[in-house]
Amino acid sequence: MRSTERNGPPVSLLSRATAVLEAFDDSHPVLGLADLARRTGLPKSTVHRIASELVSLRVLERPDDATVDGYRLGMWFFERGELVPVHRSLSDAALPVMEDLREATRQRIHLAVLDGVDVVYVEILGTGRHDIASRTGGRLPAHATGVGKVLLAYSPAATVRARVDAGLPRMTPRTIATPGGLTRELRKIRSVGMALDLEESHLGISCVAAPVFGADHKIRAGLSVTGVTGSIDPVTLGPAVRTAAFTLSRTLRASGL
Amino acid sequence: MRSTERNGPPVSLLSRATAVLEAFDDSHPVLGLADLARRTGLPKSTVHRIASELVSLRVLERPDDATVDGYRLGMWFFERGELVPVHRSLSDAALPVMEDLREATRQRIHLAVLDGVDVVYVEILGTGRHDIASRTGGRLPAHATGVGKVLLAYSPAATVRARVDAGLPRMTPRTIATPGGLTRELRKIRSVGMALDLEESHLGISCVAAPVFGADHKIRAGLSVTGVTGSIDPVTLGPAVRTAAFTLSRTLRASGL
DNA sequence: GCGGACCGTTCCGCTCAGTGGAACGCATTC
DNA sequence: GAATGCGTTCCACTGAGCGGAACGGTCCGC
Repeated sequence: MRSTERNGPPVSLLSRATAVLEAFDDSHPVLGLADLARRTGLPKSTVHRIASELVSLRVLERPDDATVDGYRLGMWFFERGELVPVHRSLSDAALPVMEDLREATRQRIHLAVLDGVDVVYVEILGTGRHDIASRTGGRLPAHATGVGKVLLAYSPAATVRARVDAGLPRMTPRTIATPGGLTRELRKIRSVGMALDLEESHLGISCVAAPVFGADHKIRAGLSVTGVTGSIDPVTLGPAVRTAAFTLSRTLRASGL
Repeated sequence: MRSTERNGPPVSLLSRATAVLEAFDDSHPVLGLADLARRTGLPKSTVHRIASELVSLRVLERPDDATVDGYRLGMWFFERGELVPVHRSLSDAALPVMEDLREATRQRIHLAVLDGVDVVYVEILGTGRHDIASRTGGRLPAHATGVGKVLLAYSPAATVRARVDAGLPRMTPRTIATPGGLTRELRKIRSVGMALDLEESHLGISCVAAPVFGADHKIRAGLSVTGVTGSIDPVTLGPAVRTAAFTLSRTLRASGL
């Protein structure tokens, strides 16, 4: 595979435009034309045309009045992003419960869903002092987080297999990195109805997570309480998280989600 | 203007794709093919092709396994939306301050920026009991909200004029609806350094707002405390909001935003 | 001051990606 | 069983998109 070529050679205009938009990420929020051309592997003039049109459509923005220019994702994106059903419907139902849980535990509360073999954080409460490196919209391998493990534990076997096939990258020395270990862990999670994550995703950070089910009784999300290892006591937090997750599941069932 | 035609006839593929994506809104989170064709004014087969490709690019999603199908905005959108600089950089800096303010006042905290002549909510804390109809990513005319007025008060005159030219729609009987009234209000806001909103955006809801400035000393955002009218006391809340806004401005200045 | 590197922008003839009317199969509804 | 509305597929036509090349600007180090 060439360095300039992505895995599939981008052909149609739409796929090229998408590639341009995907060039922006956490560590590259602002990109110049040349950067974009490099990162997408597209000719400069092509990128220029696409990016310019995206600006005129208000999808991308350019601080024309300012000094240093460069393209960036526009407000348009943020507004649409907030309308995404998995986020909105879930968050609307979850926020009250999450706030109660935050109040009761004074720790950081996470709500996440499964997307493919990864966990995506949909809502986070309590950005507080210590900076835990979780971000709304952030993505982590499912096997390495509390919410991820609880999501896998109640997902079809095919999903778990997909995660194993995609690899079990080690985030910390305590990350579960073997298929057998994962299977055993998931069985244990199902038997107790919650998951523990003792520094498996980040050193010094632990969490307790519980499953949230939708109206169809299928797993929909994972809810967790996260904090620095010393302050996370599974014995007291476990019941709190499980209760909140049950409440949320009931709310979802009541509104048919 | 025809009913099927938007103001500018959409021509290029990109603008058509954008039109398809913009067909989704707060009250239409899920749309079928025919709906999309109707709302965009494009031929059915064209929409089908575009939407299908957007699905294969993971921009749109379709619950293939479920019963009722229809297109919806995908997680892809949510993830990108969270990366939008105006949202991310501001939120990162603001959340700690907002949480303190929330803790101190026990009311709902809003952070909003100006986009054109509208206010867009970038971050909201405290979704609590009473449902105030504000939504992250939501958009309201600037003259009719506390944060909006404070943003206008410190914006260039051209911005205020643009708002007046776009009209001053009445949201409640107390909304400021005349250019003169607005000018007077903005002058008053500048003199006291904060804005009051007494049921101007929603009946029964009031708020106190203060300006947040960036490293360039230009207005960047508005910060507000909002609640049911009875529980909002400007005398006590005013200093709290202004203090928080000052703190946030200083944080932004320190990190050069 | 000058050559070179790198940036964003513009031009323009070639061609294939995108177009959309029409026809299809399938549920619902009357 | 005719009518309506849905999503899907087909295919001959054509202009929207393509991108190499050339241009003008700024910022270096020599």
